[in-house]
Amino acid sequence: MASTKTSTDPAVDAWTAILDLVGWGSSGRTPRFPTVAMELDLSPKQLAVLWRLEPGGEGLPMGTIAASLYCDASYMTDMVDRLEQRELTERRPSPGDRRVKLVALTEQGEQLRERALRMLYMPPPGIEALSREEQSTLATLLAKAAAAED
Amino acid sequence: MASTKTSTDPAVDAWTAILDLVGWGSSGRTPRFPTVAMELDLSPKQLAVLWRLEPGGEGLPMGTIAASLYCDASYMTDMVDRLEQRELTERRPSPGDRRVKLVALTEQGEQLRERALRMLYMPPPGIEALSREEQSTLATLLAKAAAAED
DNA sequence: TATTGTTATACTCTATAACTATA
DNA sequence: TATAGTTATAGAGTATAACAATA
Repeated sequence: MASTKTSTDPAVDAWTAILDLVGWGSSGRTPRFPTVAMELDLSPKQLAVLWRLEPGGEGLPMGTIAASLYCDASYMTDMVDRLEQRELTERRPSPGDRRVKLVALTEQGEQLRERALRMLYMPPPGIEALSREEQSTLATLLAKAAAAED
Repeated sequence: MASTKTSTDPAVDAWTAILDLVGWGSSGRTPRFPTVAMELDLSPKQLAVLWRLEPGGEGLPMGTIAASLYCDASYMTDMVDRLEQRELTERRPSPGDRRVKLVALTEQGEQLRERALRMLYMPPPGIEALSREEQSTLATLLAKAAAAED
């Protein structure tokens, strides 16, 4: 049911197929990211926060996370408040600067993040349907493309 | 800067790279779809509505669009109201059933949609950076994968 | 004085419930 | 009676402005 109008530019065709695969095309596929968030009872942004936090790490400054999510600091406060209420993250003082607070995963947070990533990284059926060799070629080319992004 | 942790499953690697490319990875890339919407002063869902409407077509029933966007009919009413205020779409009676209303693009709507699609389909630099042959291979494999999605 | 984070507030996005018109 | 869309309303999500503490 995917519209298979093909242009003369293979780069456009490749990108169009990607858009389609992730559910942004006109194809009506369900986008993965918001779906996973919903299933875990998180807002998409909350999931994005969890994603950025490294398990076992010392945490990231609130402001840094807010900037990387393109959202306001005040909203960050609110989101972290709610993650904290669910005991998924905790605030820690920053050694160097007593104004900044580091957000770090709790044990529970690490587990939920782990679960989320497993769901996110599960390849869609269309990719599973390719032969192993095709998948390999695809992976190589995509990795090359991803690495070449500015 | 993309995390290049490689698994033993090429399907996972391919999908991970796609997630990264579209800005859903931990890479912090800006997702295309919401960006384009914002630049055109549309909400992402409004853009999705425009995308689904075929230029020159007789229009789609409100309910059909709402279902394909996973949103409530009442919200559809609201969105279409605002699209209509900006003269991007118009409501038409349905020939067969006088309860249903068809949403169709106006001349202005067609133009804005055209502009949006040009922005959306513009391949990211990482794909442009591949050789033409690599792009071709990529496009072929991705089209195959997209077609294989149930 | 400039910066990090918080509080109070308001605005936008989206859903639920009750309603109207048609089937 | 059931269905398509609308209206009224309430709830999430998100920003702006004013503020406290630290630099």
